[in-house]
Amino acid sequence: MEGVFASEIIWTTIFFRPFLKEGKLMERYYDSSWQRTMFCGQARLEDSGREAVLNGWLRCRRDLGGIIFIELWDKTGVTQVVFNPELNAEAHKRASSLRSEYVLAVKGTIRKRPEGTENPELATGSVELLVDDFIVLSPSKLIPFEIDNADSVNEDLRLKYRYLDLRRETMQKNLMTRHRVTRYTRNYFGDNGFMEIETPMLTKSTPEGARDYLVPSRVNPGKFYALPQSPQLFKQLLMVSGCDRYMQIVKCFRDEDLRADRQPEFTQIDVEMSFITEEDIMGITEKYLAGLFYEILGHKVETPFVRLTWKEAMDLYGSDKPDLRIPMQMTDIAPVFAGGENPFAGLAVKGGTIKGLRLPGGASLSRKELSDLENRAKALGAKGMANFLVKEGELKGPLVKFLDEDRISMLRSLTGIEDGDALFVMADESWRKACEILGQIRLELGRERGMVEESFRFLWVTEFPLFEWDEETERYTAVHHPFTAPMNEDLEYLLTEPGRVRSRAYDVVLNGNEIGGGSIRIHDPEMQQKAFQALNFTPEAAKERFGFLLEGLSFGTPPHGGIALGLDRLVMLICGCKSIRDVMAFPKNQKAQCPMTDAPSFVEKKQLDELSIKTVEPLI
RNA sequence: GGAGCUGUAGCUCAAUUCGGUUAGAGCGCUGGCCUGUCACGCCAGAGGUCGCGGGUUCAAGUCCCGUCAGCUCCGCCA
Repeated sequence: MEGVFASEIIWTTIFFRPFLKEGKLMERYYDSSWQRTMFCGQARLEDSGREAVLNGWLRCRRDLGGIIFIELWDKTGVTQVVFNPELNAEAHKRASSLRSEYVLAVKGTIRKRPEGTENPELATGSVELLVDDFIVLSPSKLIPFEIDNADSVNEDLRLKYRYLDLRRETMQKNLMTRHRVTRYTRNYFGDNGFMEIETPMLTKSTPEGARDYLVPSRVNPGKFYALPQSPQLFKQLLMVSGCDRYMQIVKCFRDEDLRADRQPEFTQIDVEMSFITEEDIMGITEKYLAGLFYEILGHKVETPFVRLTWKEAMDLYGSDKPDLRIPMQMTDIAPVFAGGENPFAGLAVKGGTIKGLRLPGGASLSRKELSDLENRAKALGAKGMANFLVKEGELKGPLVKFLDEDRISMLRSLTGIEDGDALFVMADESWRKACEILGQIRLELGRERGMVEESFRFLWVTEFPLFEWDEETERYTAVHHPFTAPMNEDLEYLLTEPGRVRSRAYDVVLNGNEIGGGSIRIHDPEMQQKAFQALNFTPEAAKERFGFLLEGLSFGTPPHGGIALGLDRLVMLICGCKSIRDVMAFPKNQKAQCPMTDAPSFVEKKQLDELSIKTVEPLI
């Protein structure tokens, strides 16, 4: 790839010809004399009269024929640069061939702009750089999209030319915010006695949980490392080591389908502490988040955060990560239907779930809007969704005819429906299903009808179930992870009724986003064995997969626990972005590909041979 | 694996219910004019496989079927 390209010759000709003297190329390369003496966003009125050198990108060109203005950009801002033919005919002549995104070094004098030509929109708008001389450090091809307002540009294109996308002001700001967040984070935890310790990226595959990214080992043919889904086991073992307080800003890898808030590699603020209870972790996390939001946004967060048990969150909001910015809550209205003659009577008696969601002002919904809503509920798995409308004080809806006065007034007092409201009714044998579907409707209604208030609403969700029955594998799986401690109150059910056991896990939720989660861990190897037993691991399987942890726990383990915060989601919310891709420098698209590098890609057979790997299809 | 939205010039988008002349605009680009602009202005110009394939029709950017790509969501994500 070395050699002189035609284009280089052309550029040399265009830009260096004026400096050919006696047939010899003058030395116009970038040396210290061309290094910037100030940034492009820096010049102020008090700098006028100063000699200055600016380095940056040509962002905007205004060629008035006689006089040429350009804006020179770097990450700090822009300065207007003036080429005046009366003062420097040679530079003015060369400047007419400058184009967008050329990289320039410009020498001249900072001067006050002539009266009446100041630009108050610009931080540097009271001054400009009058050019003495300049060199083109690098020309630019025609750019594939405009950098100034690329917000609406096709994201695929943005990702392909990510380095151009990142030249945009909003992306620069996002990267800077992310940097400020990580810096604040390191300082905060450092100041509170936490030590940042790196853990391996090449580690052992743990089939529990998400799919692993595997890395073949050349020197151990047929064997694979896995990239860590999180440093979970290492940080626990660091507690065994006596490190006491650990934190790490660390990449994690999960090979699952992507979403706006999920990337195959993402960053966690990973935290673990010894000799603590839930209260310590929650307290230190709240203090961290409140301090962070104040530091970055100047926003005061109220502490302590609201706390809901998982059951309460599901009952009231139909979600384990409720968005408290939407004021609507769900109500249990089964008693209204129990014991009467109505379509839900049987369900109510059997202990099924009947939930109501009051929509203030919802009585004005059209028949079509109501049926669209019901169809959306059906698409989510509901059998149907009934409604009541309160019009002119009177209750209307398909179920009204089944309810007598007493039951109607019970419905009113339970749900608080008033004139002009709608009440949506979700009934199902499964409590969880009824809650989740109506909770989803709550979210959609809240967003569509502008009921989401502008604020940051933090909360803790606690007392998650420890295990969850998995129909597919016909066994219990860990809701959080298999090292989470059960609540002491529920210990007796660990082996008899695993589904009933609550865990000492907690999630921190912000505006409907799970931004972190953690737990108190099991620090007793016997208890850990029991947990594996409940998960239907044979002792051999447990030893094979997690033997090193069990052994570690057996050498004197402090009670410990921790939390992992999703840095990408946190920064996304702080920046007001809709996707974590907008706060990552080089993210993947929904197919986990990078349009810029074209990863993942095929590799040469030689590479595979060295790794003792055969692909099923002849891929190359 | 499933559902939805989108795909027209380099970029962002139009193209009228229920198909009808040569597919338009703004920005960008090229050339010309222009000495105080800052979304500079004015004039001229280049630029299109309407994602791709098939079908219906006298006629398809528009209707139908299939397919590809991007995004959003469900499943999945200890």
